[in-house]
Amino acid sequence: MSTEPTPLASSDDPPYTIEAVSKDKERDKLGPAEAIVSDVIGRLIEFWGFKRNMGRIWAVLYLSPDPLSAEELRKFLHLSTGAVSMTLSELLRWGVVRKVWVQGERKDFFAAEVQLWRMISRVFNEREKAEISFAIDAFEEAIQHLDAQARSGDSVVAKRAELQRERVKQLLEFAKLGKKVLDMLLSTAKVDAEPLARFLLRVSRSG
Amino acid sequence: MSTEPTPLASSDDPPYTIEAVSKDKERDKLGPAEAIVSDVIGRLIEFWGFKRNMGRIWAVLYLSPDPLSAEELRKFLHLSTGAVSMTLSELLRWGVVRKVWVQGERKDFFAAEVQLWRMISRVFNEREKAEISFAIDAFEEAIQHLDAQARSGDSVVAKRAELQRERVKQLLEFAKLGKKVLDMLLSTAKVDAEPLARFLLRVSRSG
DNA sequence: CAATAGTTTCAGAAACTTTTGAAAGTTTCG
DNA sequence: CGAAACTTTCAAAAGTTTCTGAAACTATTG
Repeated sequence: MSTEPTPLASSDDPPYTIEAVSKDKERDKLGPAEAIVSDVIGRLIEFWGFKRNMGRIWAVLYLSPDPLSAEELRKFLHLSTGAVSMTLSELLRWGVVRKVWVQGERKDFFAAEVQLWRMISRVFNEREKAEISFAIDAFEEAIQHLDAQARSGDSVVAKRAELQRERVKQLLEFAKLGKKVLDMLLSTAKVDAEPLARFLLRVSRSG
Repeated sequence: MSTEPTPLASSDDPPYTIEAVSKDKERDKLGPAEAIVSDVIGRLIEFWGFKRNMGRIWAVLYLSPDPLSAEELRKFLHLSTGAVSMTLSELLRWGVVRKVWVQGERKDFFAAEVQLWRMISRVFNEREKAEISFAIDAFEEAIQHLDAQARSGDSVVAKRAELQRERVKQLLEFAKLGKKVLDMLLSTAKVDAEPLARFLLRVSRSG
């Protein structure tokens, strides 16, 4: 599988030996907790429609006390240089990872955005909102067509169009509702540092 | 692309001619509105991590005044028999499409679940909750590991473990919050017919 | 400015997902 | 029961996404 040097730790044996990590920078394996978390975040993120490696890289950075270089990420996660580079630039584009300048170092270092809510709201804003707006426009267009059909001379056609119009309206209402929720969450998020929590607590008290 | 009989309508020309659909059962093309809606639902659903054809089939059924047979769906959407069969059984498993017995007909007919909220809450319940519960368990496991490390003799290891513990805790809190919201939405949904709407309207008034 | 360090790109490979359609399996009916 | 109608299955094909690694590129340093 890999021809890396002797492991310092694997998820089976006790976490670390004292001497094994005394020089922290020599590590080339994730600890068990890091492995678990990067795996689960990878899955979650994949489920969410992103690449698994985006989640894994983000998670490793999120758990790192210091910014990491592309090379370190490559070692930790057994990825190719290309994959690390491409994935990092995607993460940078999404604004969930930042480049960090490290004194006296030539290479770039990367750190995770640690404000979870900020991160998620950014994704919601760009991705979900676009998708939902597109759907809303499409439903409205469909309703136009159905209105035309409803005026058709053929009563079979007209009748079907009327029923369909009702159903598409339902979809439209639903989509608009969804958009409203998103907007609401997003605007709350902008004002406040940990807004989701407060928002939800308030809601769940009243529900 | 296909060797089907002459089209009755395409999305360019005026919806339907009177005679073209006088025998409604002869239709083998979707009308423009149906085409738009099934396309957009297909995309939305794909974005959501399901197969595009699940969305398309559901949408066609949703817009159909009467239940449709597998064969009709095949014709409308230009799919193979196999694809229709497999996709329908998936939709049945998700409970978003039902088999309908039609008097005097030998074949099976299918109808869409029209309660949008009911549908979505079912999916949330099965899929999202499983995913989030898995994540929660994993984060808890990671915290165990980090606790062990924090007790390590090596102060470098212990210090890192403490920081990581904090961060994983954040993730855990976040995931728990998410689970709470889901539970809340789902329990609301069970009681009430159009609960999301009410729920959200209440929230958006107070927000 | 040449050598070195580091990063990005991209064509092909690998992995994964979805679809096809023919064959096997069921059910219904005379 | 046997034929016809209909449905499901499944191996192979097609399609899609992601990853690799070498080459091209850029920036830094002696």
